[in-house]
Amino acid sequence: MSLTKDRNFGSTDIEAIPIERQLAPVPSVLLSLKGDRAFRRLKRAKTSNVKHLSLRSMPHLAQKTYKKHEPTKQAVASKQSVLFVGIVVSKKVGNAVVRNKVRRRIKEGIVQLIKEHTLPQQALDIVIIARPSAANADFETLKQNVYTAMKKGNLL
RNA sequence: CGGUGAGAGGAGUCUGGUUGCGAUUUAGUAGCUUUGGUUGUGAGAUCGAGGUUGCUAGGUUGAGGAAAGUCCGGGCACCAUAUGGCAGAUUGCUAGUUAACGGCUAGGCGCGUAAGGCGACUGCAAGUGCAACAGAGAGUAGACCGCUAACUCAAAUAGCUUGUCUAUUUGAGUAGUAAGGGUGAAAGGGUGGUGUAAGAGACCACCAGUGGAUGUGGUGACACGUUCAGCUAGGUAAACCACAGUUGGUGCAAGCUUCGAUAGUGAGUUAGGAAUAGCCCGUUCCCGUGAUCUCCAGGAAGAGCGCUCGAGCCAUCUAGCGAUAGAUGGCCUAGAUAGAUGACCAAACACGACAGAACCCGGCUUACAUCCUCUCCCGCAAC
RNA sequence: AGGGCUGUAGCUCAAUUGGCAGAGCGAGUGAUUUUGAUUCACUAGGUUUGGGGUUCAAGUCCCCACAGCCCUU
Repeated sequence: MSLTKDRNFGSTDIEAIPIERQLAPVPSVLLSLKGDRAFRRLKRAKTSNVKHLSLRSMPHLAQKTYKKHEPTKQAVASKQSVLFVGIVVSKKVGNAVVRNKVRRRIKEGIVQLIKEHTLPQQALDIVIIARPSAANADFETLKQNVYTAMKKGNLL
């Protein structure tokens, strides 16, 4: 795991509640997924594969303390949509510059998707693993891939 | 003018906008909190200053020359004070430079057509060890071929003194020899002469090289001489080793502070404790198998500091061949913590290589599209 | 971030104090067999990860680089 570069966001997610019933949807919160244990837990999660990446997601397991504890704890407790996202880019993808670029593009894609869509009101852990081909993909393609993967995982 | 000649240095896509991220700062605002004043019997109210956490709006700022490899050297921190000695490690011409170095600068010495480049560049004339194969012999040298008017034996021929004779030649052996051949990466100075049976530093002259003494120049390495000695002392120390210099260990995940989840047949104390919407009563539960309370142990997960003002950068001047040092003036230029630079639009050109800070510096090494500047070398032509 | 180990034939591994780079499996050819397997014989296959240095001579000694793996947290 030391080879991987991870990046976590928490985002609010919206539960399987039908969208029509939601009153004013709270904007999702994006946080980073932390800790080796959390990543290992996601190993058995439901996986959806697309061309340049694969995505795994599970309902979030509430912790006792968080990095910026109070607001995060409240958000999780109040069933807002919170996404804990970890992006894994292994050394097979390229050198540090390439890996950084891939990670930032995936992050930007998620940020844009959260703005454009409404998510289930629930705390979710998500791990996105980039494939080597992602190094040569442009932003639009990557964003489309993220969208498809989330759709497959019923996250949108 | 030409050169895919030598070297040194510099630059390392740029510009504008929208949006997003880290840090910082200003203003406003909300919560928490510290503290002071006024007022009030009191609960409190009110005014002010600060801290902190968010939100909103704005400003400033945000990866490299190698950030890389982690090959050296330091700062800094802690530990079992580390002066000295041993072991280990490491370095090895001289002088200088520096916080320090195995770096750098200048010089000396040894090798390339030239610019220039390269060199672990102390000692094998202290000891121990090693050198396959080939070769006679590989380190106390050696005799295979060859050479030899010496010695022994044999044969042949000749002679006359007819002998256990002499001479010559040939062969075998003994002995001598290190000039020549041959082997090897390497065979114990070179050339010429004297000498000798043949030869040989055995002796002599010159040359090369070695050691001692000494003169001149230089801070020194060293250079150029004089003189004496001995005739030669082989290679390998990136073989053990000897000599000399340096060296305590661990590394910011160092370390300092704070807070404190779960687990305790730990210690002390004594008669209560908890719930029941405020108090009393009542009721229920726990408790001398010691509750409650205090202390101790324990350390999950966090927070702050270390964390960026530093052997710093820029300009000018001074000293120095130079590395570098000094003076004056100006500047503040990333500090994240699962880890901040992305997305979109427009414009330009040379159409963009290698590549991402993680405690901080000085070097080294490696990767690199393209462009620029300077010095020198070689060739051709003209003057 | 810090520290350590290993690179030899297609694969798995040897190589003493530096002295002709080897074995097993695999591959190819042939023999044996009616055919195949087994067995036997023979053959090919190497810039010893790359570059430089020391040495008469380097897989071995020294330096630099590259690749792979492991450990601490």
